[in-house]
Amino acid sequence: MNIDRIISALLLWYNQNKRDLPWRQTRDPYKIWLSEVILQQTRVEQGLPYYLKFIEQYSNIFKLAKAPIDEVLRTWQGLGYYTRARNLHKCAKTIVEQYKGKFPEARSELLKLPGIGPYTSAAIASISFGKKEAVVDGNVIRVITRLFGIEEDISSLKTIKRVTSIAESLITNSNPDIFNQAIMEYGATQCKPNKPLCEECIFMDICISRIKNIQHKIPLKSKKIKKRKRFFNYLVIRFNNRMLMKKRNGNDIWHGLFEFLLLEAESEKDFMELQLPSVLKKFSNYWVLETISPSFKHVLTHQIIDCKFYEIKFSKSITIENYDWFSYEEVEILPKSILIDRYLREKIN
DNA sequence: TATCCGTGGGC
DNA sequence: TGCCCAAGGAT
Repeated sequence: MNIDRIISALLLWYNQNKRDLPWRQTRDPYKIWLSEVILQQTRVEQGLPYYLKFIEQYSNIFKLAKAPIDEVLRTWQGLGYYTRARNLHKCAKTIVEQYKGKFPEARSELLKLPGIGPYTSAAIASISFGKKEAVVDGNVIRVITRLFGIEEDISSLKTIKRVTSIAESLITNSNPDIFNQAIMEYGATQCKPNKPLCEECIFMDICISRIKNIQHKIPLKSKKIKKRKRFFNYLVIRFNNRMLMKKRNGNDIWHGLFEFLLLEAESEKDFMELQLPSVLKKFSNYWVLETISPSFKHVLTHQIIDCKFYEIKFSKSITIENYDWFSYEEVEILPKSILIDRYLREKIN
């Protein structure tokens, strides 16, 4: 296949069709890094408002590094994959403390930073520092496997290595950053996962998968995700216009976000079946169950959560280990999952 | 290496 | 409705 022709067609297309996005108007590694982390597994339409918020709130890496983690998580709230936000903050601190606020230029150095992997390191190195490093993301994998008719399973490392090798053979000596962005943009807007725009494709006559009419089967992904069912029962405990909440930790979902007192069960339970904390049994005369919410269904990548909220009003202050009382104004500011946030908003309305 | 981590949109 | 999947990284 004519490599030079692929490259020139792609660059011409990009020059005429690229979307005008804020991070395309700069080489500032801080902004490029921020946009790349936000866009990990995230569509531009979903990430863009968050990018603008972060830039406004944290105009440089020193401000981000100095910010409390709860505030960073609150700004990230709703974007998902919250490890990204915690690593974003960690990375900002590392760069301020160990690199005097300046991003390292070598891909190998970038790779050592938290939250920066093979893709993001190549993106920053090429876009911010002009390094000839080929990015391999979902878009690049899709464009290359289709164009070259690669029918192998992309779950295997071998296939990814093959795609990477092709990407490296394509990347231009001059303006590798533009090539990287061009091929990603082409994958995002033309060579889309569903309904690729083959009728207007610049590679129409050379795309192996189109010629063989197997575009819809490429890239091949063998593994399918199993979703685990979970049953959450939240006790929304109130006293004197305050609510009892705690920060989630451990290896579970929503690490770093705040929630109410959680009683997880193996199956759907009624209130009477729940294993209430001993404090509630001890002070049973000091609280009433006011309302039980309808079931909230929350779908994540590997889980489906069936959730109910039990609103309990206390006439006496209690103490439960690891939980703290928060006023409604404080609750509003705490970082929370969309599930909790949705419940609170429906309650207000 | 396989599995986990969110949320929203498309069909 | 249920399933796919989106500018990945960590473990």
